Amino acid sequence: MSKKQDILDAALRLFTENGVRATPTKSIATEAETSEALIFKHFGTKDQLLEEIMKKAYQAIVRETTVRLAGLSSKEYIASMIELPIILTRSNPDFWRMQYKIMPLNPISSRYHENFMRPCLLRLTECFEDLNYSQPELEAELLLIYIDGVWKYFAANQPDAAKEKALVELIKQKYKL
Amino acid sequence: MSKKQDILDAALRLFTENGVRATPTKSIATEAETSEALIFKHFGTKDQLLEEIMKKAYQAIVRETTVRLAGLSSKEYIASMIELPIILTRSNPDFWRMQYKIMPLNPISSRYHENFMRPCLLRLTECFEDLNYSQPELEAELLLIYIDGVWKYFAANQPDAAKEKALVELIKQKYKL
DNA sequence: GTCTATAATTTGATAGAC
DNA sequence: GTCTATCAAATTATAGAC
Repeated sequence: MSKKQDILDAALRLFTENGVRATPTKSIATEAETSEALIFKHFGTKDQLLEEIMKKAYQAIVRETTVRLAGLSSKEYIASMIELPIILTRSNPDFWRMQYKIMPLNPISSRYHENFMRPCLLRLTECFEDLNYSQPELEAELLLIYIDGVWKYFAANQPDAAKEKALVELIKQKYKL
Repeated sequence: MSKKQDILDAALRLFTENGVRATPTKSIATEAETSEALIFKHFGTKDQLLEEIMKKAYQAIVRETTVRLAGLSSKEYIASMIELPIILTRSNPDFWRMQYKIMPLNPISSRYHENFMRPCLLRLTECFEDLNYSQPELEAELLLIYIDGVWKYFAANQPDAAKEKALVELIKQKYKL
């Protein structure tokens, strides 16, 4: 099982550097110190290799977040969503660095992210309704745009913990949390 | 000059669909109804073709923004920066759709954008200092993260004018503008 | 599970004519 | 300025042996 994992790790590193399309399977094989053929034996195609990376990562993400976001009040849910980028990028920085680089152009990557995010928009709308915001749907959409922006910033720039915390507190402040 | 422009237009369309790397020069030639050789005669390489697209677009952007952002008070400057995504994506929606898709992975694309954005961070910091915010540098950074997020949202989703306006007003409201 | 060798395409780029 | 023809390299994927 070691070689299979080596390939997954190497692919993550190289996809992050150059994107999926610009990473030859030959490079992945060299980086993983294995043969190119083994990649295809294990995963079928390069896209299925990416699919495998996504599946494993989002399984872990769902595992982490369902506990964290369950049974919260409206204010607590909003606060937890604002904290999400910090929680998830710390838990798997390498994956998120790749994810935010390839998402805009890669349908597999963006599909996984949208499936994860969809329920959050609905729940956030309810929260803002509950708190009597005048345009709850728009507020929910805007907050998700913000969260996405911060997420991308954390993933790309990997600021130190103090700065991450300071930014997140500043956002919460704007929502009086 | 018509064929040269046809190539630039075709490249913009195809780079937006699939990214630069995944767009063969052959496809650009077909889409532009010309020969592949002409692309190389006019632009040298595929990257230089992209460089030309960027140069022209950012020249127009600088032309538009220098007038709009000159001689403003701190409050006015912040408000104008918040309006920037709406102004620029409306003025050239196709370019921005491409730009926000390819930026994370394309060094040419991201270089042009960073060069344009760098001065804004400095100026925004001064504005927040002037308005006695307690963490002006962090506020400036956060606002730019927000602006980038909204910009990307407008570029990718192209919402109608009413929704764009409503979102921008909501942001201004959070900065009491 | 893993490798070597190789097939089959695709792709960026050039030569040379008009 | 523009085209046809073409090359050399890169790239995905497979066959077959150990």
